Amino acid sequence: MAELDSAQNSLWKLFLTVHARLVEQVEQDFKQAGLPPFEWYDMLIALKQAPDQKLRLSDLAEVLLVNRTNVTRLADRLEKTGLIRREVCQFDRRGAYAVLTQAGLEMQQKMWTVYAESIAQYFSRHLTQKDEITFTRAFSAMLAALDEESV
Amino acid sequence: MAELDSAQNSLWKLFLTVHARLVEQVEQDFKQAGLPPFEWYDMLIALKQAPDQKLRLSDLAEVLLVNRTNVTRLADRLEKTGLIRREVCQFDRRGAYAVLTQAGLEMQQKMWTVYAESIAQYFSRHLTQKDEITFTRAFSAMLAALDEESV
DNA sequence: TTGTAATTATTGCACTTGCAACCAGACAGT
DNA sequence: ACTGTCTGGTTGCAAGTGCAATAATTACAA
Repeated sequence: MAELDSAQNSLWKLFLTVHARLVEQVEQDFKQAGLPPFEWYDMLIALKQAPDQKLRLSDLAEVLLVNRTNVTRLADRLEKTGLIRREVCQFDRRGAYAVLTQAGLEMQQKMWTVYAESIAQYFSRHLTQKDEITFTRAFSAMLAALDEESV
Repeated sequence: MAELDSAQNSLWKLFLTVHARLVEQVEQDFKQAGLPPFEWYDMLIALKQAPDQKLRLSDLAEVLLVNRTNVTRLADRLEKTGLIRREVCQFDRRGAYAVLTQAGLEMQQKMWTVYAESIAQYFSRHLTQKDEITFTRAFSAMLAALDEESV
């Protein structure tokens, strides 16, 4: 039974606040540039980095931290605008791939120019190299603990 | 025009991932304990800490980082279950207060026992005191920069 | 004072989300 | 092959979200 002092509680609140404000700001930057919302980028970049630029929907769900239902819907939206297309899976005929299209690749690049600038300006600019090490270590420890627990 | 190297990009992704996983976990803990969702706690604690346990809806929106529309709806839900009640504002007859009820106070306390344990276990446990100082400084700088910009 | 602008809260609408139910295909044991 | 179970993806439904429009009140300036 861990204890929680008031400084730790404040830091947790600060963490939530910073996340909310940063994400809000990034979303506004996308919108202002006439670009699609946040989550679209995640799917595009995940596909871009995958072999053959394609991934099973269930794998996408895991990577994007979104449940299957919403991956289906997100894929619907990107497919409707031509940024990805679906492809049946040979090895498992239940399954579907999402495949990055040329238009999808171009959209990813366009979004990245906006996104990179936002991340740098709102987030990275305020971190020294030492900070980055501290953050990485602490965040990794949190994730590792969550993963162990669920085993 | 700030530059963004790949380590910084990874850290940003890590930041988003950690936030998503932690919030997901906290929400599950609430649900498993048969308690209302996350956002309800924020409103309850905000009211508890306010003078006379009441706040204008617009002030709540600012504190909770939620737009006015959704504060109205969130207040609807808490009012329907008796955790808050609305009160007309004397000084500005357009306005409404949200007032914490006795049931609301008790709910806040019940949720806190679960919440405090979750924060400690998933978040604070992985931070040394030095980490806490680093986090606080960096996060505060990010917020300050956002606030300055909008002036 | 009077008219215009700004502010507070709410509502209608379109869209997104999560849960549970569902279907088709895979898989394992008999 | 036959049966029951599991898995991948989709869909219906109920609920939550953001945007734009609205009504009521206040603030202010000519």
